[in-house]
Amino acid sequence: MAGVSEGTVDRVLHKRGKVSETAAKRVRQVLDEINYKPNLIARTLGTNRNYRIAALMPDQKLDPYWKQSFEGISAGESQLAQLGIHFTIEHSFFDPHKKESFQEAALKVFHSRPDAVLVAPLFYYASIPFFKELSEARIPFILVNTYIQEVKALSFIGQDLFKSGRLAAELITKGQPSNASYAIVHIDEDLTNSVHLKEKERGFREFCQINLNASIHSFVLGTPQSSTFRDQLTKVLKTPELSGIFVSTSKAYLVAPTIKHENAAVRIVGYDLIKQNLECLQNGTIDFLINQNPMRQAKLGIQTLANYLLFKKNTPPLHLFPLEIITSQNVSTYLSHEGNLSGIIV
Amino acid sequence: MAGVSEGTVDRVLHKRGKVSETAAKRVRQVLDEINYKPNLIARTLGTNRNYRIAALMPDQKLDPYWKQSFEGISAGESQLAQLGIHFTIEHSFFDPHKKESFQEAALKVFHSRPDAVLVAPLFYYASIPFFKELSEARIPFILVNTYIQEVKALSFIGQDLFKSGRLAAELITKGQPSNASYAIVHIDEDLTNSVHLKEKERGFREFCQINLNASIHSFVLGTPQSSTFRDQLTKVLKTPELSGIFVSTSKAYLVAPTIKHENAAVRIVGYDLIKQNLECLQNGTIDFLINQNPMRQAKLGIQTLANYLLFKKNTPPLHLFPLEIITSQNVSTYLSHEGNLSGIIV
DNA sequence: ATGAAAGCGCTAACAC
DNA sequence: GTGTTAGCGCTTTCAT
Repeated sequence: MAGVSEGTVDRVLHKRGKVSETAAKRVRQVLDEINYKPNLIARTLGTNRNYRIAALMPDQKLDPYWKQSFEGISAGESQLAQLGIHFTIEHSFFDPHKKESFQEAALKVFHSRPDAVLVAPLFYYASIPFFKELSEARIPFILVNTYIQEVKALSFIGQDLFKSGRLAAELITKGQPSNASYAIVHIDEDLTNSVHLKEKERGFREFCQINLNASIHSFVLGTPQSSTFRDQLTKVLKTPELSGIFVSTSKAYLVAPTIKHENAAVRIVGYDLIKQNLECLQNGTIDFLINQNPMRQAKLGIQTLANYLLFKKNTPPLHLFPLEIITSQNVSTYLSHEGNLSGIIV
Repeated sequence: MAGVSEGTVDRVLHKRGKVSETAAKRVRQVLDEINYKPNLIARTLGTNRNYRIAALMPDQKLDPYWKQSFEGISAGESQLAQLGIHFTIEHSFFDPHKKESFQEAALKVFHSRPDAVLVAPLFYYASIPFFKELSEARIPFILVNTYIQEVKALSFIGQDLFKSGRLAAELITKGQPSNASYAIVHIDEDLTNSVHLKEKERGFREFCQINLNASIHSFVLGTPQSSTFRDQLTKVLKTPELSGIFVSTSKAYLVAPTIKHENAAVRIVGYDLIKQNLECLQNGTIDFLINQNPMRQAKLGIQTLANYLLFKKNTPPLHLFPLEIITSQNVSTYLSHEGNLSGIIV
């Protein structure tokens, strides 16, 4: 239509240069006239490249939460396979309690020179050098779970933890007497390292301050294996007028049964749809769970990288997931929903 | 590899017959050995058909709820366009309060002979003949919103309304005194026609019965334009020990401000993220909304039909959406999330 | 019953 | 700078 060849049109479309301005202008005009939309499907056919994505995540065997992330990655992987797109996911695991383990794994990932990286950088400062290297090597990466301000990731996929804390406070305080007091419990976490949990706590406290002036106490409990764990918990329960406990991680199941046993009126809010928590939800020992949806987060990470590598499709730098509230009455609807999301076009 | 031509392999793959059993066997064996997976992307390239999908929905101009459905359909449509797949969506609207309007529109849809139909069959019995016709004409259809047992749809996309009622009851009763009583309010609906709302009410009552023996009163309020609307509402508020009101539709905003004004302690649970409800959520006159997510439901309907027509991909006959709980603290996270879901591969 | 060949929309390699 | 061409994986048509 513009009196030029396919090749020239292609060069205009992709700005590959080597086109005279006159020709380019005419092509662009025709493109505009016919409202040309590229067929992205056909695009992938020709270029038969095998992209390699490195996934750097906490060991799925050490924590059911990370197991769900792993499953999300696998789900993304098989979706791509189904579409006939060749992607290889190279998994690397680290121990979520050991900074060195992360650094070591990160180094290996870097040396393997993947086309892109999906990573949960639990160790804020320790991870920064890794991202600097990736940036210099122009390897795009996506962050899940932990947002690192200092680096320029393709995207961060996670939740607004401050709002998450506020939401927990809303759920835990609704309808409670005005003289109530509440406890925030962090289990088996190194608080100094965890920007994460501090954000949630900050949100929780802010909501309470603005809305009701309740008294809030926070506790850091050690590992549940320790012999003093039970004593520490008892101390929490001694809080006067205790009406609710907010467990900042997915470990609420470790304390919920004991707490309700001692004091059934205490409301408990925790995180995530892992098996043990689901049981507590059903038997009434946990009242609310906030779903962080690690599975869908991870899957979206893979999809976003695929969109970027394949189609150069850009993505918002921040993709914050909704804060899903789960109770005994809607939990089943969440569990069955996931399984159904498996079309070609989704 | 099997010593036959492409054409023969294709015939085996699609069971188009005209293949000798010996050849077929060898082909199947090779297919199995190399673990052949068809490239579904390439498949769509050759067949350049333009499919027509009819969307038969309540008029989007009459109700913000249906406006969201409409937007979901549009989102599905543009996703398909982006993929370079040719689908035409033919919209038909009807008045959600007039059975005849539905029947008339349905007839027109049928005569237009679309390749598939997406429909919200609000009028249970009146819709059945339409579906019989579609079935006989072998036109696949998907139901959203209202499940019709008697017909064999490709899929139903919606929510479990019984569980929805139970959830509402859980949210409304949590932490309330044991002598509390609750009201169920249906606004501007013909209850006799509405299997829908009865299901929600049944769930609500069941939860209360099992868990707390509270007293439940239901009310059917007429159209909000009527002069007696306010009086009817006052009657609701006279219920002794009233601690919560469950509005069974997306119209909670019509009563929430008045109710909270008269009695701030009454907890209110309603449905859907429409603008007016959002305002009530923010100013505290509505406590919880359950999101039916008409937008995502409709989009999934289009996607499912595309998967079916294009890839013959089957789908579970029931796709129940999660019952999303929305409060003042997590509502913003739901609103921003939607906009972000716009990749090529999603 | 089987094979050969064209073509879907696009990219990349090469020749001019 | 520009045009030509092969080919991505698959479907479809036509000839045999």
